[in-house]
Amino acid sequence: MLESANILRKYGIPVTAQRLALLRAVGARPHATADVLAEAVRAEIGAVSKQAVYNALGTLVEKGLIRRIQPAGSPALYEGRVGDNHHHLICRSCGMTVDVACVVGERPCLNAADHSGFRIDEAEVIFWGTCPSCLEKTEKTGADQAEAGKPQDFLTRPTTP
Amino acid sequence: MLESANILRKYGIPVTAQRLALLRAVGARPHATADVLAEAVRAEIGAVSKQAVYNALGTLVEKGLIRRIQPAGSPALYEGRVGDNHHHLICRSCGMTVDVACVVGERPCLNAADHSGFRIDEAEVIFWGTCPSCLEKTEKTGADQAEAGKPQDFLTRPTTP
DNA sequence: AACAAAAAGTAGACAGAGTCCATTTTTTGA
DNA sequence: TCAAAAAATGGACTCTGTCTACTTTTTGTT
Ligand SMILES: [Mn+2]
Ligand SMILES: [Mn+2]
Ligand SMILES: [Zn+2]
Ligand SMILES: [Zn+2]
Repeated sequence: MLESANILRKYGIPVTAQRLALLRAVGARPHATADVLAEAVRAEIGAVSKQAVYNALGTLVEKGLIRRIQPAGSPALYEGRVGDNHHHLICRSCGMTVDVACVVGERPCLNAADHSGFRIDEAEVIFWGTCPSCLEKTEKTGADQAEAGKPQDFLTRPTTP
Repeated sequence: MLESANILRKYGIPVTAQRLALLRAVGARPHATADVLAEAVRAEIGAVSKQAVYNALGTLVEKGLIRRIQPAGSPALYEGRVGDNHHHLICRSCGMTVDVACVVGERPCLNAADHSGFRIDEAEVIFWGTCPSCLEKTEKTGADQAEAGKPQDFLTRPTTP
């Protein structure tokens, strides 16, 4: 009895090899890109099309089984930790992304001072900064932050501390 | 004595027709895309290359003269209101973007509960929801929000209320 | 005013991330 | 087991944005 298969059935999502592998991949590496996840799936079941990955990620996000975050300058990241409305802290220089508990409470800043008549459904908070290891590097080499923080650094992003 | 020209000089940025027009364009339409701004500049001085626009926006952002925000699923938006660390409230369905004063204070959630050793330099907050006019539309037509919130709606995004 | 050096602008090729679409394969549920 | 519904495939395509070689404009100094 495959655990993930039952989860999918419970949500009325047809069970396919691709989706099962993807679900496991997301669980195993929080904050990974679609591309990285596709590779992980391939390692497990041999092959997947790019489209299958995007479709599956899309429906899983829709159904609330996984979460998508889209930080500026980075492709979208996916994670299995849902429902707790946590936030993210991202290193400008290497892209490392870590979870941050919400400061305010269960559903954080959901009450914007003046909501202008909008019906707000999400308060997305991203903290930007420099991670410990990049801080160290900067101090040692004397490289300035601008240099260390070049966008292409995101390409070889680590996932989790 | 052109106002904007002096601003540029003060920041040590060489004064060009393109940058002057761009600066005015950004001032005139908060939360516009590079593309929209390029059109505005063309209307004023006849022509600009795409690259000049991206370069100019880049240096203006670097020098802190303007601000860039990059909401998920949307091209980058630019605005002249800087230094007050305000946040944004974006309609999922039509992309309308409005400013929101910071709830907490001067520099808001800058203190994440557990900062994991990062040196945090910015707390970016985006509130997502449905704007008044889209709410109305949804209620009238009975169209569900998923329908109303299709991504392509962003292409013809309004800028400000 | 004239001139050289530095900085910007131009046009067009190119890249990354994601979407569209016609067709084939798999899953579902009767 | 079978038909209908849903997914997967793969390849073209779109949208933002970047790179590059080259030309034009600014600047700041004679
Ligand atoms: Mn997370
Ligand atoms: Mn704003
Ligand atoms: Zn780092
Ligand atoms: Zn709206």
